Amino acid sequence: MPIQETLTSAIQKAFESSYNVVIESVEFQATRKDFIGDITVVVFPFLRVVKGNPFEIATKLGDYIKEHVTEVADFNVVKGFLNIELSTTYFLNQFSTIYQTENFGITRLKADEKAVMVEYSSPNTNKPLHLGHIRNNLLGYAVAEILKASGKKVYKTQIINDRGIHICKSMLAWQKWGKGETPESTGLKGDKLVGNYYVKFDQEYKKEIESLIADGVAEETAKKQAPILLEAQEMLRKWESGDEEIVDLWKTMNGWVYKGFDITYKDLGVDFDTLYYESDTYLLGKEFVTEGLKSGVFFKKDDGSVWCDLTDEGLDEKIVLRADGTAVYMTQDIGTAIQRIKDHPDVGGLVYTVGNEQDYHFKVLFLILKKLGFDWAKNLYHLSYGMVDLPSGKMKSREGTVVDADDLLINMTNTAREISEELGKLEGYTDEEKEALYKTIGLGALKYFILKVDPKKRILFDPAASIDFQGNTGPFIQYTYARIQSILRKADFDLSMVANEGELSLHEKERNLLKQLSLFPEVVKQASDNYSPALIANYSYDLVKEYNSFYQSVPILGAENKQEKVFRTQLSKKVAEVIKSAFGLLGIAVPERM
RNA sequence: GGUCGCGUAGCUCAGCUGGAUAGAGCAUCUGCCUUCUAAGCAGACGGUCGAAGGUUCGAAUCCUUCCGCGAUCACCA
Repeated sequence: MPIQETLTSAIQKAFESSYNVVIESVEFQATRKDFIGDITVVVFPFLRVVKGNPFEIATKLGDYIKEHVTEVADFNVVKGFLNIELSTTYFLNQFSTIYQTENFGITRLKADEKAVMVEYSSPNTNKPLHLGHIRNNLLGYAVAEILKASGKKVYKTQIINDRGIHICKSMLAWQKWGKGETPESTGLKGDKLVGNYYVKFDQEYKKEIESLIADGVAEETAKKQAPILLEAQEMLRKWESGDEEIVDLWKTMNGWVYKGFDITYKDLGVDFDTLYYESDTYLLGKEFVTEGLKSGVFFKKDDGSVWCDLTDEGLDEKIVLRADGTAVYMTQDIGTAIQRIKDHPDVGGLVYTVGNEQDYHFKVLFLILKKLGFDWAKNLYHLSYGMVDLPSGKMKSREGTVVDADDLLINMTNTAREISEELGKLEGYTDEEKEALYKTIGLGALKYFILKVDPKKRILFDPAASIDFQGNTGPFIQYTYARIQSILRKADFDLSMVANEGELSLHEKERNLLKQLSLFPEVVKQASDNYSPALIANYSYDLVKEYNSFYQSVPILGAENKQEKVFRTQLSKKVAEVIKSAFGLLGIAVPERM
């Protein structure tokens, strides 16, 4: 039984016998560092049912539980706070359980729970991935892993925005100025090549607008009537009508982009279980609009367009089908959601990892799906995150003011290499091993940097000020893992023996470390409930801080007796395991040496 | 203008389902490598938690108003 439950029932009994009142629940918190004790009961809430001085009540409670609960070694009272000290035996027993638990903190797949589908990435296929996509990918991947760790089956998916005017712009520019270039002929990654033509289109488009304005055309009109734009629109019409030449070009260029994306995803360490393409799904959803029209969820305006009235929800009216009967963004998303559940009948909920500029869209989408009566519609979550901005402002692909994903990954690895070579701790490693390590560290720094902050907040990324490798960073945590591995390599004794509790007293640092270690399962649960990788990141940091403090002040392999040596090594081993698990949830690898 | 989000140390962020003296890292300054990896540890410096009211025994946390920043309010996706 968890100690909280034991204490709760003891405190309830204490109130019954001393005051003859029934207490429903007891509020616990970890004892603050500046006070003596391990767990604290806040007495103030009891004042509602028991009149009296909080100090006296706390003292009375303390006397009672000290006498009746074996795990309680002592207590002290500060104002209305009852600080409880737990016994060494309690801690050692707790550790013994933790030590023997495989995958501590990770819940095995629960058969009775519905699966969740997590969507992330979902790029346009006309330009390379940038830092904004990296945030999206890392968040989506981490949340998927965290949900898995809480016992859910998870499908990772994305919707690839492979159609529309933006693709046609790249295609058109390539047709006009590409001279048959291919990734092979240029040596460029496919997404980079296509992205270049997207930029080229924009440049030409701007030139045409300027010359039109010079000819006396109004700016607004010029923007709409630039010949190159009209050509792109014509291309989109041809694509939609299935024009063979255009469709072939579209397939070829998208193919290049996918190959490029695959490389970036692999470098980033993210993956997907199933893919959806907008070109397949953009027509979905219309039949449900028809059905919703019948059931009264939607209504038709005079011009034939279909709308959903959300004014009773405090929102506006929202169009779900154009007057000409074609689909809009919303139609498509309604259809795609339904299709996903159809394709995966075990799925009972969807998570969308999409930037916060879509907050309104998803609010409306979820409401509409609820109104349409799908029972899974209550399990929809928009994992909304803030933009990654540069000191100069927003990243814009067209204007070339983006931090390219591939470049950034290379930079991170280079920085890791520089630091590592300067420290020179890697004798005996082959060049391949070293390169792999630099990548692990560089990626670790980047991923932790992004995942440790609350998704809702926008991130300001300054390319000139490089990402830290010291302090509250990924490499700091990886380093601690590597140090523990070093100890484990040197430990030449049997680790399976159980520490004999009678002869072991616990150092304060060991106690603190044990307390921190035991929190892991609860942290995973909270991270899962809140879709928050940041909780895992911050927990890892706290655990590692605690461990380093222990490491610095308590000898491990040099402990005085066998008991202590084994116990401390076991403790170190378990801390390393938890670091590895926690970082695994964040998609960050840990090195054996560094 | 309506709606949503954010505002905590010079900088980057924790804490926010109300609890004790608001915590870390970076930067600046002090110590600690003949002992298990110094990408570390120990310490110093640094705060009217955007502002003002309110609720409460107790507010960074909840409520109201205001200020600042961002997003959104398309028959674009």
